Amino acid sequence: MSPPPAPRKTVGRPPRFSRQEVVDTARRLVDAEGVDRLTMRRLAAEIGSTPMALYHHVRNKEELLVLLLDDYAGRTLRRRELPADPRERVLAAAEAIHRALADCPWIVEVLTADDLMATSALWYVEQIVDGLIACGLTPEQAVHGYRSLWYYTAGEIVVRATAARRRADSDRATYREQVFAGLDPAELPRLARLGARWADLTAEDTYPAGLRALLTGLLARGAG
Amino acid sequence: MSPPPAPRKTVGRPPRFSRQEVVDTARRLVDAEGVDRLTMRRLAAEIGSTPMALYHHVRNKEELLVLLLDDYAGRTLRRRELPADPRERVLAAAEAIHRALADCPWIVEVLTADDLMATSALWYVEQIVDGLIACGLTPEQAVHGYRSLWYYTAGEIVVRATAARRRADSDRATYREQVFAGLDPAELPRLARLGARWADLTAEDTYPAGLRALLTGLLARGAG
DNA sequence: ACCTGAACACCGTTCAAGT
DNA sequence: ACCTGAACACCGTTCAAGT
Repeated sequence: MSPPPAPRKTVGRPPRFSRQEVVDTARRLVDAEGVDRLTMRRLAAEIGSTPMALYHHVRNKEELLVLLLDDYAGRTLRRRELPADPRERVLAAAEAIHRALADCPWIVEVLTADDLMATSALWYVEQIVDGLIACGLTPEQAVHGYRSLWYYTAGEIVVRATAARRRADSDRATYREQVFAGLDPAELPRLARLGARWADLTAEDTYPAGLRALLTGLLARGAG
Repeated sequence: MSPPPAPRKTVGRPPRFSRQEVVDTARRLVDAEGVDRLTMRRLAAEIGSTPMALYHHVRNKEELLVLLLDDYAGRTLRRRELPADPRERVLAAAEAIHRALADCPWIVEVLTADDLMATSALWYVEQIVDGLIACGLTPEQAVHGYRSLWYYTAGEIVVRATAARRRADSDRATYREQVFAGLDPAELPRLARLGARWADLTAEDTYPAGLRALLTGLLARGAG
C-alpha cells in the first residue's frame, strides 16, 4: 500500500560515516585482532568517532555481528560451478558452506541460526534442496534433508572451533588423556581398549565421510 | 613415581566453603536467573564472600562453566536400560544425550567440545561405539561414526537454541518472511516456491529422522 | 592456606544536549 | 538527522595485604 519512503534530502546533519563503513571497519578489526577485540568503544575509536555514534547505524552489538557474518558470507560464498549430478551437487554445496565457515574462526561466537545462513547463502541452499529433489525426495523431505545437513555441518564447525580453542590449554588435553588412560575396562571396555588412540582418531577430519553417510541415509529414507 | 600428595592437615586457614559449594550455588543461580546472570561478583555475593575468594576454588570463569556442565551432565545423564538391539541402542543413547542437552537452555554459551561430554557422558559414548561395532563397523569406523552422530546432535542443539533466542526478536522473523516472500523464482525457484512454507517446515522437529538417516548411512558405508 | 579490599582496565547502553 | 560527553551499571582479574 504505502510507497517506499521518498529519499529525504538534506534534512538534518549529514552523516559522517555509513553503515557499510562500520561493517568494513569491524571486519578489518576482527581480521587483525580477533573477535574478542571487537567492542563498540574500540570500533568507534578506529572509525574516529564515539561509541554512541555507532548506535545510529546499528541497533546494538548483536546486529553488528549478524551484519558482519552476512558480509563475510556474501564475499566468500561466491557462486561457483557445481557438478551436474544431483548427489554430487548436494555434497559440493554443503562442502562449500562448510569450508567458508571453517575458514572463519570467529564464527562460533556469532553463532549460527539457520536464518542467518539463509540470507547470504541462499543460492547454496537452493542447490542443496534442488539436488535432493532431483535425487527423488519430495520438497518437504528435501527441506528436512537440508536441515539435517545443516545441523551436521554447524555441529562440526562448533565442535572443531571449541576443540581448537581448548587445545591452547594444554592442561585440558592432559586431563583427557588421563581420563582415557584410567578407564576401567570392566565398566567401559570399548573406550578403555581405544585408550590413547581416541585422541588420534578424533583428530582426523571426518567431515566429508560423515556428510556422505548422512546423504546416503537421507536418500535411502526418501526412496524407501 | 611420586606418590599422591599426603592430605595436609590444619595447615593455614580452614576453608569457608568448598569447590562443590561454588558449583552448587552457581547451578542454583543459573537455574533461577539464567546463565547471563552468572558472574563472579554475583556468585560471590550469593555465597556471602568476595569475588577473589572464588579464584581459590576455580581457576577462572571458564573452568567454572565447564564444572557446571559436567555437574549437570552427571546428574541428568543417569544410566538407563537401553534396547538390546545394537542399532536401537545407538539411537537411544544418542537421543538420551540430545534430550539432556536440549533441556539445558544455557548449554550453547558453555559450548560443547567433545571432550566435555566425554567426561560425564562416557557411558553413553561407550554404548554408541559398542553398538556401532556390534552393527559391523570396525573400532575406527565406530569412533568416526560416533563423532558424526555427535556433530549432528551438537549442531541441532546449537541451531535450535539460537533460533529460540532469536524468536524473541520478532523483527527478525518478519525479516526472514520478507526475504522468502520476495525471492525471485527465476533465480532460486525451489526456495521461491516453498515461500511461506519454509517457516513451518523448519519449525518441525526433525532430529530423530535425521539421526536415523545418518545412522543408516554410517552402517551402509561400514558394510559396503 | 585461605580470604579481603582496593584497584586496573575495561564493557554495552541510556540520556540530555549540541549542531 | 546525526553526533557528542558524561554517566550508569556493570564486568573478569591482579596485586598486596591480612589471619
